[in-house]
Amino acid sequence: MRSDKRRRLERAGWRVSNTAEFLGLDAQEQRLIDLKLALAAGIRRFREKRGLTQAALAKQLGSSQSRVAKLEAGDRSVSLDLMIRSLISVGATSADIARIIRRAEVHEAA
Amino acid sequence: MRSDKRRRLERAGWRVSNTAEFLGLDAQEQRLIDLKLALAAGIRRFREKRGLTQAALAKQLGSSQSRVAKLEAGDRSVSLDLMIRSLISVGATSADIARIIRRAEVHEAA
DNA sequence: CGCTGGTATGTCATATTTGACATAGGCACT
DNA sequence: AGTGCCTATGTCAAATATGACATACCAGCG
Repeated sequence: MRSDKRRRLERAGWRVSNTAEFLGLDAQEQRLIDLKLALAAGIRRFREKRGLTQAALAKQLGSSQSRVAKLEAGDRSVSLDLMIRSLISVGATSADIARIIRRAEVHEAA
Repeated sequence: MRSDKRRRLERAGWRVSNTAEFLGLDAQEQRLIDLKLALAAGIRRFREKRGLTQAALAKQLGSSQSRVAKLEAGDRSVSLDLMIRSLISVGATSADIARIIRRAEVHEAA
């Protein structure tokens, strides 16, 4: 998956021959993944707290059970947009969301 | 909701056709929009603090100046994913991002 | 055992988001 | 007047995310 990002960058025009810069991107990608995983876990926590099934949440969202399952699994195919939308739909306040994100920072240490 | 806010939204392409519809916007959708606008403003703040141009940030992101401009305008065509990616790229920590999101809550009026 | 309700995983056509590009506006300076 | 630099906005083909669907997995309960 890393080489795929690199190819994308190279196709986009800027040379990515600078390894340090490339690894820097990789680290940022990792932080985004950590964030998504934290949000995914948060969605599940809130959903269960609300006593909702994945299908019920999906209905609220205008989505489907399978997508909610992917959401909570932190699947590569789900966007942050859908994650935040889900958190809002499941009753999380901005403060709740902020808390989840702040908590993800724990994994940021070099 | 004040008209300056509405103007901001319209400028960003959030199709707000009349006052009734504006006031009738689904509350959850409204919260997501508020979140995005807060993040957009945050990106600009961090970028400027770093002394980066839109083009420079675009290069870091593997994106283009025009997309960064849309990002900071809170344009409807930009995803939360790209926003968070940008914040990370521009040096925001998870705590910073959390702070921006928590602050977005202030605008929640009914 | 079978059955039911919940969850996981894969696929796919469609919808949305993307970087790139063109181009315009603004602003400072010569 | 012009030149250079930064930002805004619109368009479009290609990339990515989407809901829907099928299907499998996994309890718990009879």
